[in-house]
Amino acid sequence: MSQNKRAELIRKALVLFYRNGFHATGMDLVAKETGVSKTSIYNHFRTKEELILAVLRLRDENFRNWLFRRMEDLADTPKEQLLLMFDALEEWFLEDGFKGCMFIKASAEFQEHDDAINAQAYAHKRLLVDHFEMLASQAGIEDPHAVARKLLVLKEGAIVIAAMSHSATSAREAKSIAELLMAE
Amino acid sequence: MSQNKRAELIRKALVLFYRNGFHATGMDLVAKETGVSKTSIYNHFRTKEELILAVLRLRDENFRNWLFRRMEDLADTPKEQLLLMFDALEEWFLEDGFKGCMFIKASAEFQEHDDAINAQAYAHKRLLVDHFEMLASQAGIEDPHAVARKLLVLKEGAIVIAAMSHSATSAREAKSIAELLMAE
DNA sequence: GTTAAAATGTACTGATCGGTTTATGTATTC
DNA sequence: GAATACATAAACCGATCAGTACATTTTAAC
Repeated sequence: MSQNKRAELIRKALVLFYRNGFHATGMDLVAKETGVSKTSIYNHFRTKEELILAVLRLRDENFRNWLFRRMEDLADTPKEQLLLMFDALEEWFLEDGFKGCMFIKASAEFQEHDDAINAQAYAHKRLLVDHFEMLASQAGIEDPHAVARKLLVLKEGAIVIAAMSHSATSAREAKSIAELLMAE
Repeated sequence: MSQNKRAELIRKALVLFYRNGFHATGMDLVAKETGVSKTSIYNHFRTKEELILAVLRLRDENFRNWLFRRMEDLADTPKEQLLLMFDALEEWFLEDGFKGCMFIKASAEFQEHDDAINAQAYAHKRLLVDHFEMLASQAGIEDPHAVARKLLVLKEGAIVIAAMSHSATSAREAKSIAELLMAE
């Protein structure tokens, strides 16, 4: 399987898992919808879990790229970037097909303590914190790590409420709290 | 089936669904673990979804009772109650068997727009907001509804991070933000 | 003690689960 | 054109899915 084909398989599987959930999406459906035979899929991924992990790797890359770039586009200073992250999130919430955070959902479905999927989901969140911390540091904020962790709490809360309520207002609420947080 | 037996069935099913997830918990396992025959279960619940909805109703009642009572025990004033909610949450995060919020997980697994399970999950969150709003109002806070919604964002964010990280520190982070929020 | 309701275990339905086997087809490479 | 590598469709594996049928046993009311 070429790199392109493999990437396309993962990309299409991502859409399926994101839309329907992990347990609820069978490998037969994945084969059917991606156009890649099940035999071939299992030739490149030993288990469904391995495919899911590959999907989460792609999602991590895509999402961080999108978010960080959108933050840069929206703001001029690091501090503004952190604030306007919530504007970017609001845009996301308003997108057709928004169904919450894929990592939260993955963690919700695979919650055993030592589960690789859960671990990878949390790794994504830590990468976000790292970036927030770097920006907070650049902004001259006193305790960058603490602020970064708090911004993560705000972001995750906003996403969960947006997904459950089918509304984007939680983005504004979180942003308003973040303003308070950054004004200290 | 007596009311007691029915309540016990729901109670035990709650434990299973909370621990293993909804899709991952089959009705055969529910029958086996609750000691109630599948025939009998389906005599009282038309579908698995109906059982899940009953479980969520119980969880809603239990969780709100526990949280609101714990908040009252910890604090003397409405404002303090809202703040010390995060201490109560921290206690919850540290409990053995803590696996995140059942409603977030339900919403993550049943995310179709018109899904009854998703709707019931969000209804639980709205009941929480109502209570927060009442307390905020009693505390003489300027915009009680806005503050209540923001506290919900903080609470959900803290829960999600606690579940993913297997750590309770997000409770303190959220509390520290809440202090800022309530000090305005 | 009889009757009727409600519970049970067991077996079954057709579908789907994750994953494998097999036999066939189709490129590329030499 | 033979060989190699990789793809395919389709059938298959045993297990499990949600839900049902059925014949039997328990429970409770009279």
